[in-house]
Amino acid sequence: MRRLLIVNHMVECYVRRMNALDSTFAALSHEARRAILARLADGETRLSDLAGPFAMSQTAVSKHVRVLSDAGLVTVEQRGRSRYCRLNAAPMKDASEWLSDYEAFWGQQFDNLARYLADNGD
Amino acid sequence: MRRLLIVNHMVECYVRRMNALDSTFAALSHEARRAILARLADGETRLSDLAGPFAMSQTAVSKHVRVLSDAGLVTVEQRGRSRYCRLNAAPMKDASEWLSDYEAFWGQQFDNLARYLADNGD
DNA sequence: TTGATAGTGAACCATCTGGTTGACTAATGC
DNA sequence: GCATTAGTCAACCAGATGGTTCACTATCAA
Repeated sequence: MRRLLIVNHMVECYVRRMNALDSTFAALSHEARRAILARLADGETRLSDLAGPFAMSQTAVSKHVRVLSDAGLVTVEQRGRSRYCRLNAAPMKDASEWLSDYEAFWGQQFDNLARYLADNGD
Repeated sequence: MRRLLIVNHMVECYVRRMNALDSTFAALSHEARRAILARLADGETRLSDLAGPFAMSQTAVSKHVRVLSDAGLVTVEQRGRSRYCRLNAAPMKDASEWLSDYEAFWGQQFDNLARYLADNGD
């Protein structure tokens, strides 16, 4: 049993890592999903409790959780009739490291406009 | 002329900021667009030179650049018959700051599996 | 002037996304 | 046993995405 769980987990990780950054960034690109992650940062939460604050059906929230789960950002565990969702921030680390490669360019945010104006202004 | 450019820039920024993180993360969620950004980190590049290494039409690359441009990650400037693309990493800073809120959780990547196995294993 | 180059726009296509509703399964509590 | 609660699944929908091809405009160079 334990071995099967580990193998399943490894297979899922392998498939996901093929384009892990794709699915991580895609999962983060929706306001509702970022809100779900923020909520889970406070601790494990049942799916139905997650759905509460949102103006959408529980089915829709369930789909969002599925997207987060496929991206490895959330783990879901069935206990009784409830599904408990837990934050798994590991994929965020890779995303953050990818972004940090561009840190040197963050200070230049107005350079492009300034240069364009210098060339074309008035 | 200068004033018009600045107003246009402000309007574009305002509209974009409405869901800036959405469009930033969405723009970053495609391998080809991340490759384009990596290329632009080496300096300004013509659109046709960007298209070279990709196994897709120039039209498709043009569409990717449009997505990056709409997200404010790239500025495009027409000079002669060429379009010069330049990296604008400013939106990445916001994305990175959002991610850094979860930095405290990055160390827990195997906790969930371990806990699950402890509860259900064998 | 003529031809090559850079790039967009329009039309089309398949697939994905984000949402709905309604029927269904499974666990819980009385 | 029976009603309630938690949640998924299937079907459906509108719109976005990612790609193509073809026609077109505009610039450059001989």
